[in-house]
Amino acid sequence: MNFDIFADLRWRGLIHQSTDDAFLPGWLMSGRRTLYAGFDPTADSLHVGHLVAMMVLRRFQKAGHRPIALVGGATGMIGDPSGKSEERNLLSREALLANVQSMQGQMRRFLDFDSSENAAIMVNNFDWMENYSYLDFLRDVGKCFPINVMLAKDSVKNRLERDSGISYTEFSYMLLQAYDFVYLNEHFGCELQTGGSDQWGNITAGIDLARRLRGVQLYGMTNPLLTKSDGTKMGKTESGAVWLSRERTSPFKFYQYWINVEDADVGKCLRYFTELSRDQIEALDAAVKTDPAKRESQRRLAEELTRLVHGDDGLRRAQQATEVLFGREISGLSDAELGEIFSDVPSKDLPRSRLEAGIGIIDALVEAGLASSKGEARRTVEQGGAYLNNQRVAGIDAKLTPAELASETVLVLRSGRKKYALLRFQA
RNA sequence: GGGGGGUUUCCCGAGCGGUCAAAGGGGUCAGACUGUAAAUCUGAUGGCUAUGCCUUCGCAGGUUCGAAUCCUGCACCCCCCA
Repeated sequence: MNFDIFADLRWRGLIHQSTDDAFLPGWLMSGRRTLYAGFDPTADSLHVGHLVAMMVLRRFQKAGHRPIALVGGATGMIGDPSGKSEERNLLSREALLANVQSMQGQMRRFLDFDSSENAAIMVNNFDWMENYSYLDFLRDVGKCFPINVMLAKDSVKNRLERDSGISYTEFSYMLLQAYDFVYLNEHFGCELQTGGSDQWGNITAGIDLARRLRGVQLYGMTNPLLTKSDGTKMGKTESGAVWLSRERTSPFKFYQYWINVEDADVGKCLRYFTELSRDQIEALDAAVKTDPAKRESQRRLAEELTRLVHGDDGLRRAQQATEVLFGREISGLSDAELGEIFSDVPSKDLPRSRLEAGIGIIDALVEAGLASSKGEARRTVEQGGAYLNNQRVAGIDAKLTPAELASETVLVLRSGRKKYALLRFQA
């Protein structure tokens, strides 16, 4: 417990606000503490936005503390108004249950639930809220919440200023989260709650409730929200969020996302998301300055994170796919290998007889969906933007025949820098 | 209620009887350069069975050998005066 976790987090830029900057460092070094962070099951997978909170829990565990990962089966039924501009749709019970389960599965990658010393704990607040009667809850918990205090919280205030307003349901959200903290304190001795900076209001609500209800002092700490140097949200691509589940975001895409992080953001990402030491990170920062083209930082970041989220195997495949995609000619591979590398890529099945008869490159591009008209396909080829198995197509008269197959049945077409499509020729 | 202006290809915006698939800019796409980056430069940007054909300039009619361009009606938008 002689590791100063608070100082480490501060150096990493992970502390946005805490209830007591002066007290917490010593408190954390003087004994094993139990802390928690909550995750609402709004989807069947965690995404990059959850990564900061997840890594914070992981760091605490590695520093010897005991983390509790709370999945909000109950709070997820209500909807957290924090940081949201509009009322959300309620999810069905079945959807929530499924989401809780798959999110819990992903958390096992970040936390150690089997350690003898300080095993992490997984809880679902549905378990203690399900049978808590409305009347009892209002009498026990509601009584401790002055409306004027609730109205002053940013999450509520922002919504009241909008036309859409806020429903009583979402307005009540903070009571549930506040009670979670009290419950975890009573049952697991949890004394610290962490979360994104938008959670501050909910965290302090829990601290207040604990004081009023039980006369105990709890603590809170928030992490900055993850933004890029241009002010936009990190973890978003044109096609949506970057997810941790391989079904939603393949290991290859996940790896690529980090490889493509801007120079201006990569240092922050290394601090937030990796467990590299301060020396290592500062050496990488220096490398970004002296030799940006090498992108050592991005490579290291992508490697560390892909390994953590998708394992050694996922990392290997992502790297292999990267090599193939950004390498030279694609040939002599098997259908299975290609299918794996190009798992995200759209494909189209065509009868093999057509290939045997020879398909014009123009038709092939249109069939594969890489061009919306023949005119566009022709233009692409004439400008040198069309590739067959990663080799530039020479002219619009090019014909595809079985000799061009990259594997048993597949041809790899590409338009421009990175738009790929597969054509499959089954018998 | 009266007067005036507008509606153009993804967007903005020129065109005001033939040489208009329609200037220019933006966006987008591709190429060069590069770090799978940014910036920059270059090219492309309605469709097709393609030295030609078809569809497109608010909608519907009309004049003309020929209309995005002229006329009539309709719809919508904007401005000014009441």
